[in-house]
Amino acid sequence: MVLSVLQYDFEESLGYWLTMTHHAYMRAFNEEIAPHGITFRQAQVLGWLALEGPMSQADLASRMLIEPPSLVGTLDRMEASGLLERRACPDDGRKKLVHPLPEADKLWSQMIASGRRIRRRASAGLSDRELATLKRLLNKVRKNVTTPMQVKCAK
Amino acid sequence: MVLSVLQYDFEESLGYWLTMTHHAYMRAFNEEIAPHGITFRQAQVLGWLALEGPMSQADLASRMLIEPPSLVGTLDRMEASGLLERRACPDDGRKKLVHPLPEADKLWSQMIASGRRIRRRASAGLSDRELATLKRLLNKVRKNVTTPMQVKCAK
DNA sequence: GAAAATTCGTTAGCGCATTAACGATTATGA
DNA sequence: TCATAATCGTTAATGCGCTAACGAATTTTC
Repeated sequence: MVLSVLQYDFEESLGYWLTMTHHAYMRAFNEEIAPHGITFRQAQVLGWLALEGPMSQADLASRMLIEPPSLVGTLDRMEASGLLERRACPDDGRKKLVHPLPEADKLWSQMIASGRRIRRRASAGLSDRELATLKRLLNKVRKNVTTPMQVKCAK
Repeated sequence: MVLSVLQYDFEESLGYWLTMTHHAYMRAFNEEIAPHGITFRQAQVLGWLALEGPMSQADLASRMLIEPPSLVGTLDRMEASGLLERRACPDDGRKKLVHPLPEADKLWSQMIASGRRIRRRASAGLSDRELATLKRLLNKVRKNVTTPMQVKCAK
């Protein structure tokens, strides 16, 4: 078959593999957590609050690698569901601090179990060494495509 | 530091690396193609049409790994921009065939150049062997998280 | 040959990503 | 000390992902 000048070898594209794998992973993860009635982004909010306690919306968005406006709706829905509440920061009038409510910790416990299940499923048949290699190569790619200004604190 | 029972080791999560890397890659890719005035999904449409010629919306969605309703808006906008047109299929009244217009091929040529640039940038410092390993490991993960019913023809 | 099942493309509703812009607040610099 | 710059959270507009449901057309089954 004569290659057209307009053809592009998707199969050999790093972006193609990344997108395909990420898409499949997200689908599986969403199926895993759907019974708990929350979304991927809500699970991430729960995780960061469990890990680091109350924090500002700007900090939370930064840790989640999304822009602050993207977080507004997610927090709105979580607040409506009784998972968290936003309180004015006593030290800085600009900030609101996101506080998990008791229900959040219960739900996050379940998310941890889900996260471990999907992780186990995703890495089935891969040795620790291969997982380490995958992590190293993915991090290399990530650093390659990240311009310095984009590096955000994600402690 | 005593680990809380609510803590989850994000750094050791395959999903975390995948999401971080994919997110960074998408950001870089969007920056790369933004000057051409089209989006990632539009670029994909152009690519598949260049590769395989006119096809139904259902086939196109399948190749792009998205649900057909997700494609409607993208095609609406591309049609409005004069990049393609939808024509009724002569053989099957249910189907519409998506036909690229001349402008589409011109734009796709530019996309190929962009795709190659971002691919080169993403894989800088990685040997062919490492790229092959990354592909193999990503595909293994993708297969692990894909239930059989989800396998779609993406020839 | 006709009824039932499936496919196709659409609309509606919802979740979530971006950028731009805005007002309120705080930090910085002269 | 005050003007300027930056930060915070929001709204608006836009792009795009999903599922559910619908009507039209085709395929399948009996």
